[in-house]
Amino acid sequence: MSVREQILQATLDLCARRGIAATSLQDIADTSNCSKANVVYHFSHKEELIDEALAPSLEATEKLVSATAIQGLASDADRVAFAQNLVELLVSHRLATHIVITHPYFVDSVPALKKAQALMGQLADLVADYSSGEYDRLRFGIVISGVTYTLVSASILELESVPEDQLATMLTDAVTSMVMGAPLDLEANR
Amino acid sequence: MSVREQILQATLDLCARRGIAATSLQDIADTSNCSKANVVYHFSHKEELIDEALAPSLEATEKLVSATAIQGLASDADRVAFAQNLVELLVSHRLATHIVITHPYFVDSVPALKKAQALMGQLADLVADYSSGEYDRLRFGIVISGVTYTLVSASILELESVPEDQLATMLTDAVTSMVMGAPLDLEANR
DNA sequence: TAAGAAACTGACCATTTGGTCAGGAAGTAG
DNA sequence: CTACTTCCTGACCAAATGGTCAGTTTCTTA
Repeated sequence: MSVREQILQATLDLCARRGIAATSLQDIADTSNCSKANVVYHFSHKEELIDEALAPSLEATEKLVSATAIQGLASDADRVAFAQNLVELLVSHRLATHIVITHPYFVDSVPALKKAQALMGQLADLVADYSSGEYDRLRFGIVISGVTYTLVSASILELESVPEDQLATMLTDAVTSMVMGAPLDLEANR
Repeated sequence: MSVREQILQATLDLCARRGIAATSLQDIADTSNCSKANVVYHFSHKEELIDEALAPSLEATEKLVSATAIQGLASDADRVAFAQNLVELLVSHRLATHIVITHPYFVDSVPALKKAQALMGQLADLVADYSSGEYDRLRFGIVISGVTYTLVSASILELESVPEDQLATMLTDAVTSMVMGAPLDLEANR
């Protein structure tokens, strides 16, 4: 792994665990086994560093947004697929999504966070277009933020014991039941 | 309102809007129309200040925990009541809960945040005791964090248009449907 | 091998922050 | 009036942080 990649990974790890404000360039440098000056050499500002660290997650989210916009959410199959894709996105970019959701503040100073919020809004719009208005929109908001927060903060609810794939399955069930117009029979999915 | 109360209110407002790290004692002092030294006079450490600002919310949560422990969640009526009480708690202490949920980091430096997390865990335990294990626990985790986050970050999903009481009703519906063993017929509640 | 570009570093700096301190109002009791 | 406590302040400080800079090492390429 190149130093550049090490820096990005350290940024993702540390910012997700301690928060952006509590993660100093020195911390990132130490974790990446290089000097602070070198961090600044590769990414001239902290804000730019975070932008690049979050970029892959944003790209994946953009893909999901456009794919969903094209495919639509008219059929049950579409909706189930959407739920699976969403959870997979959240799982594979769990650190990035954790950073996004726990930093509603930094929106004005970190462009990537602003973009992330906009994408979340677009996803909500898509679901709302295929559902019954504000209430479904609200349910979507709850499940998106809830799933995300739960996923990465599982320790709070002492869910570490649950294996990751099983967690993903349960999350998919939950998202599915929320995205569907009528709730699924959750018992059937256990 | 006494200066002390002004300081606590400013702390709640600013920390919820900008985050704890981005809220300086000077900011709090300016908002409270007093000097920074006076803030430190009343609350000798920033950590203590935040502790006291979150105290009312923690007390209310403690009451809900013990009341639920005594009453139980065996009947549907108990569960619906629980959902209503929970949402009412979240609504009336929305700033505090927002601070708690967006600061998983500060747990080690701010005692009140640690306690808040412990209380959340206890609530989840209570629900889990009356439900079918990990899956219901997970659903509870999703809805708690999701409802909380949605409530205070409503702007992200552009829900400002929804009046507060209507929002509370919809949130109560959502929580109820998650807490119940089998999902409610949500259509009936609209 | 020489020369230029890229990667990297330690020393340094300005700014901000939480917190201290000595002392000044202001209320209160005798 | 006086003495005492409570409330409050400006000036100050040590520590940490983001970022600059001059210069060194390492890689590339001709």
